Amino acid sequence: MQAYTAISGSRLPTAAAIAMKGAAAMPHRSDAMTAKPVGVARVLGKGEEVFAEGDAAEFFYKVVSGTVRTYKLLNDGRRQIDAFHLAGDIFGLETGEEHRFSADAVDAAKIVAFRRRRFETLAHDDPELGDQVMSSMMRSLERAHDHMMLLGRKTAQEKVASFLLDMSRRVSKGDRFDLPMQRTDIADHLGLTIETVSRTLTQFAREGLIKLAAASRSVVLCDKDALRRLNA
Amino acid sequence: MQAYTAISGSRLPTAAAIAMKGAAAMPHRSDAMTAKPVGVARVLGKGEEVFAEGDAAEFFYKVVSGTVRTYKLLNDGRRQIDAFHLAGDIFGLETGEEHRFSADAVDAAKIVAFRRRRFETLAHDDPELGDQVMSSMMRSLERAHDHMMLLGRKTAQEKVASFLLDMSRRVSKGDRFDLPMQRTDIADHLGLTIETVSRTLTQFAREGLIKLAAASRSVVLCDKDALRRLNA
DNA sequence: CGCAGAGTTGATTATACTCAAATCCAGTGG
DNA sequence: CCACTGGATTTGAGTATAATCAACTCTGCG
Repeated sequence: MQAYTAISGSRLPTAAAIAMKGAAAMPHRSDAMTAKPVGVARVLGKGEEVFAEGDAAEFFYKVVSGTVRTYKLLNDGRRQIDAFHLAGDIFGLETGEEHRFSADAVDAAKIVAFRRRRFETLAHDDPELGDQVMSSMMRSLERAHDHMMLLGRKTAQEKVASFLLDMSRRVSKGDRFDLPMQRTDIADHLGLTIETVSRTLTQFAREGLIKLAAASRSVVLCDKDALRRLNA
Repeated sequence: MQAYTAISGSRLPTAAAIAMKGAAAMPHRSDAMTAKPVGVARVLGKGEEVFAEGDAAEFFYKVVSGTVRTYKLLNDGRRQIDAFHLAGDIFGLETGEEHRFSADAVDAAKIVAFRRRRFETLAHDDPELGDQVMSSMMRSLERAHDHMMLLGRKTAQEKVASFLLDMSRRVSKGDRFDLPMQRTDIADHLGLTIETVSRTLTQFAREGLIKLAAASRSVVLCDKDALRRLNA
């Protein structure tokens, strides 16, 4: 609710450039949302802010290395992390005039900023980045929607299983990987508490579905099928 | 997911629907939408399906009257309704090649289908519809994100309060309105059970925040401020 | 009327939360 | 090299919120 009220009444973010069909079909009018390689890399320390909710969305970003989280806060501090962005991911792309999330570094990270501009210009100047931007937006939507299902209707076990499989797919080629974020972040992403996340992971480990090690950041998925079954 | 209709329930809201939030930024010549029926109006019976998850996204739709819900199902039947679409709202617009949701009518409804095509073509042929489409997508994203916060971090009371305020803003001019959907739908939208929805509404009524009547579909918000406070 | 679907209410339970303490670990400095 | 520290994580005990199971009421409709 907060967000609607925040914007309501003032201006409607002008035309945003979202294609209805693939990268070829692109918007159009005025200052839309995308891109131009500004290309200075920026190094972020752990926890360093990239932008805050409500900031003018002048740039969007691509993760070079490390991990960035985007999130919203409730006035009493409750946090919902909508996504973790890993190397290669684009984040901070808005259809409106301001950022609807805050973003900061989960760990030491490196990002590149792009000045936002009309998508067609971007697509023309740098077709490859244009494609990346498009598919990034599509994935973002898709993920947001799947995540609603997870948050609204899945159990703690299912949430954690989903999360592990997702991270595995994204960060590892095999079944072993390191989680870049801590329990608090996982909890705020899955709509759980850190204790529940921890207990669930421990339980998975006891049951032989996973192995944990090294400050519990390192994970091995031993029984992906069982996890997938849990994933509902 | 949908544009918010500031208009009361049933009549075709024309441009006002979309313009509500940013009339200034939205140039509209009067009902371009109706003037250009790119599609055929379709009348839906209660519960009638518009499309299912995975269907080719050949069309997108605009609600003329009534209410449509879009949702995802888990294999065991758990459902997450991502949004309710009221008169004037656009739904079923995808960035990919297929629908990521199912959509069906909550009550008797009337919709118009539009053939999906390149955005630039649409924007050229029918600028107003193009604007509506754009702003629909932006709101869709915005709502999805806010809804994640609700699902992941809000209590039952906060969820229901959010929902009531949101519906009120969308379907009524004053503080009185009828809910087009039943408890099951509300529950599946908010990530609750029908019993919890019912109890929470009853509790609000007992505390004088709202009044319920007529098979509990009719709602009067008596104390919006209290609801807003609950809304976190 | 009487029926069926929707909604409410009640009793009980379970899942996940809260509060609290113990343990683990990386980094630091003696 | 190792004890110390503080943050992160795990574990434990008790609890609360919302779920579940079940009965009951209401409403609209044939």
